[in-house]
Amino acid sequence: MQTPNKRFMPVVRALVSCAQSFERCSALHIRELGLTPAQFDIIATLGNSAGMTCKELGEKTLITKGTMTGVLDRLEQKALVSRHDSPDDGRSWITRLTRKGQALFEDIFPRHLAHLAPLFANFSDAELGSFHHQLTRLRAAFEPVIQTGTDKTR
Amino acid sequence: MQTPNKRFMPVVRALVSCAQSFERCSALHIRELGLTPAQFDIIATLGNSAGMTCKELGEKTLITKGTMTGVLDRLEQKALVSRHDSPDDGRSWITRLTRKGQALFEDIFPRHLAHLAPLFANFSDAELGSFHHQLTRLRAAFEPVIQTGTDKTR
DNA sequence: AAAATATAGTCCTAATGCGAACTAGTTTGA
DNA sequence: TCAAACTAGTTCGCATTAGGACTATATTTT
Repeated sequence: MQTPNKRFMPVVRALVSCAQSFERCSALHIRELGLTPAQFDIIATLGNSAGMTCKELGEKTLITKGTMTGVLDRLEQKALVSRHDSPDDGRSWITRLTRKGQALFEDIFPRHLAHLAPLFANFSDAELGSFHHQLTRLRAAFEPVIQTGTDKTR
Repeated sequence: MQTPNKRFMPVVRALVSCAQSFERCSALHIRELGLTPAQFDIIATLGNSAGMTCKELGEKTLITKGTMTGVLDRLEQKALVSRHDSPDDGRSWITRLTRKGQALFEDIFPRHLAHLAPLFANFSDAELGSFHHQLTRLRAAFEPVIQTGTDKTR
């Protein structure tokens, strides 16, 4: 097979490396706060909401449904979330923050934002805007490939 | 605590989502080729090299050393890599592709590039360049935070 | 309405992933 | 030179992670 054009490789490396560095920055702080990244993701998503199904949570957090069960189980053990029957659909649950979970959210979420904000201090709003545009555009290019994968399962 | 400035959040979401979509695109194809993403990462890194220590591999692939042992173990089981004593350092090994591993690399790597290349077809070289610049700049902003974390362990 | 199909969640397996503790070999500094 | 401080890799514990099989419930088709 001919060697294909490799011009995109630096961007790929930079993208993966940048995202991973961010995750590490974020995760380090979150673990100090006593949660795992996945658990924080759920708490942050449920905060300020009236509750969501497992599926909705999966769409917002990018956590796969197979993983979701375990994450929610552990959050339920910690009494941070609770599962309730869905009035509409006998197959699904509505997961909500408990009072304790809500309190944790209100405590932790702003602190985590405050931890991250300084990292973007050197980027102007315009730069962030153009950056956002490029990221969104590239992501859109990936979408068809992902959707093709037999089962979106999410 | 006051609500901190949230202007960076859309970019964060886009970054994480874009990177994750890429990983999925890439992983889907790699698994079809019979490897896990981490295993492919190692094979691709060792390809065209004379071998590396565990530490070097960790730096290039962003795989943590704790994880590295297991990944290399499984690659060794598949006879794709082999470990050799380091002449310089009694603590470390040099990991190399076996002949079988080298053959796999030469077969798979170009095919994977060919799979990814079309996704970037709509981006000009100039756009990729500016994109790369922004990603690198943002990553640099994360670096100090990560280094502070007790042990780089990588 | 019965059958076929699709969906929500759960459970399973194999492989990461991270941090921390541990072993063994290296380098430093008094 | 010899103890203190470092470093490379391994191992362990816990929590994801993807993907696929499975159950129960919904929706669609006929």
